[in-house]
Amino acid sequence: MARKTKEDAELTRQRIITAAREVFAKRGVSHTTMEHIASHAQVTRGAVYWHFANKIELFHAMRDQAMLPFIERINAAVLDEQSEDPLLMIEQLFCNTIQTLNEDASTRQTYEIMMAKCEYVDEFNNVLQELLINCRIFIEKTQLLYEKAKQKGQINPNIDPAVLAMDTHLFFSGVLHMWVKDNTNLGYREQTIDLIKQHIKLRRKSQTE
Amino acid sequence: MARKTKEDAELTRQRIITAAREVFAKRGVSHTTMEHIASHAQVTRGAVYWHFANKIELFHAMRDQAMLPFIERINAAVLDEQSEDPLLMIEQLFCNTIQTLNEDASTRQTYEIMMAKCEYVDEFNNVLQELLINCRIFIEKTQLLYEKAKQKGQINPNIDPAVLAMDTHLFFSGVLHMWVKDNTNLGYREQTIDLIKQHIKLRRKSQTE
DNA sequence: TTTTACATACAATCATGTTTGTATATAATA
DNA sequence: TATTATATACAAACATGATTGTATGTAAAA
Repeated sequence: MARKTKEDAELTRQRIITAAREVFAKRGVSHTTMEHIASHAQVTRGAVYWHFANKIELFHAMRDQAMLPFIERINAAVLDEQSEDPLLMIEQLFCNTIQTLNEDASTRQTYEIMMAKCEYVDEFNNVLQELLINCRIFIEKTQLLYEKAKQKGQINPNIDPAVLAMDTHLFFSGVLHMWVKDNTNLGYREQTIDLIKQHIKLRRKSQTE
Repeated sequence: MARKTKEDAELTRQRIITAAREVFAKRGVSHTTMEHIASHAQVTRGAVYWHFANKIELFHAMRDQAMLPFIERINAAVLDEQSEDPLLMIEQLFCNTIQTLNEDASTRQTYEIMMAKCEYVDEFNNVLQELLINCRIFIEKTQLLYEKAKQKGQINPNIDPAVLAMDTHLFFSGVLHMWVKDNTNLGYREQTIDLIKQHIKLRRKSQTE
């Protein structure tokens, strides 16, 4: 065995990340060893340790690949100034997320790992705190959209957009947890899109008249 | 060291469960060894293995102590026939749960472990499925309360109680996750009770008129 | 020629499950 | 009631992997 070209090295790096994700999803982060990851990526531990100092670095690499696109989507949704229907924007943001989870196995796995197959202690505690910060940002963006909706008369003017944003965020947090954890039993995933639409519908002013 | 009386044995058994919870909360379930638990309970691994075959049995014992009282509370709330205000029943059920978390450190720890310090793979996957079943039951009970509320004219008659129940459950699921995970940063826990009340308020018919 | 991108080998620790030992509580019996 | 037998509630020792991090080797890319 010999030295690879830079492009090849990048490929093996990516193979290792993919392997890590797949093994994490199967055995959980804690019970996954570097050897598991290496053999699943068809390399030796030497290769893994060459690219990543330890398991956490690998975890971060995996997380970023799934999370960064999601964050960009949120920003895009908020910045869409010419939208006539902010409530629909929120709805579509959620629906798109669920659709991504449905279509993209790697994103699905990463969410599964982060929500049910990872223990947030010691170094991983930081990951949780970073997630909470993202939640804050997400809530603020949602609030902006609700304020737009209020200006456009889409919602009851007596209700504080901040409250709506919080309520919606907690709802969607619950949705994601349900969706991800219901991987064997049937039922939840099929109705998720409908639940999101109903949630938004509950806010629309026309609904209450 | 010698044989203890039955009462003493039961005490050490309980001490081991408590120790397990505390170590789980500190190090996460996976990184907790039987030796950690034993020494923290001031016994040897021999004692731990005498009372529990392995870590999962210990985990189950810990979980049951926190979960069974909660399930009983739900049933009590639904069965309260003479209540004039079903919406208030839902609100109080949630508020009481949060209050318990605030007051009882052991319940708090158990929730923390189950939501952020445990990997649901292999044998632990069953735990997750059992949790989902409890969710189903909880949703059904909530729906019953919303149907009562509908009969009493507390909510908009055009809205399906099943939808409301689902939406509320997902909201509260999000609330619990937020509450439990926000253990360092301030902010979320203080406003939780208010968020719950706002959530219920959004449903009240008087609110939409 | 010097890095790079790995593979291989090594050392040390850690955790688990089991086994064995033992003092005593608790019946059973006389 | 006193004695005996047995099951109980552990402690201590053992044997056996499993993982980790590092150190070293190496062939080809740069």
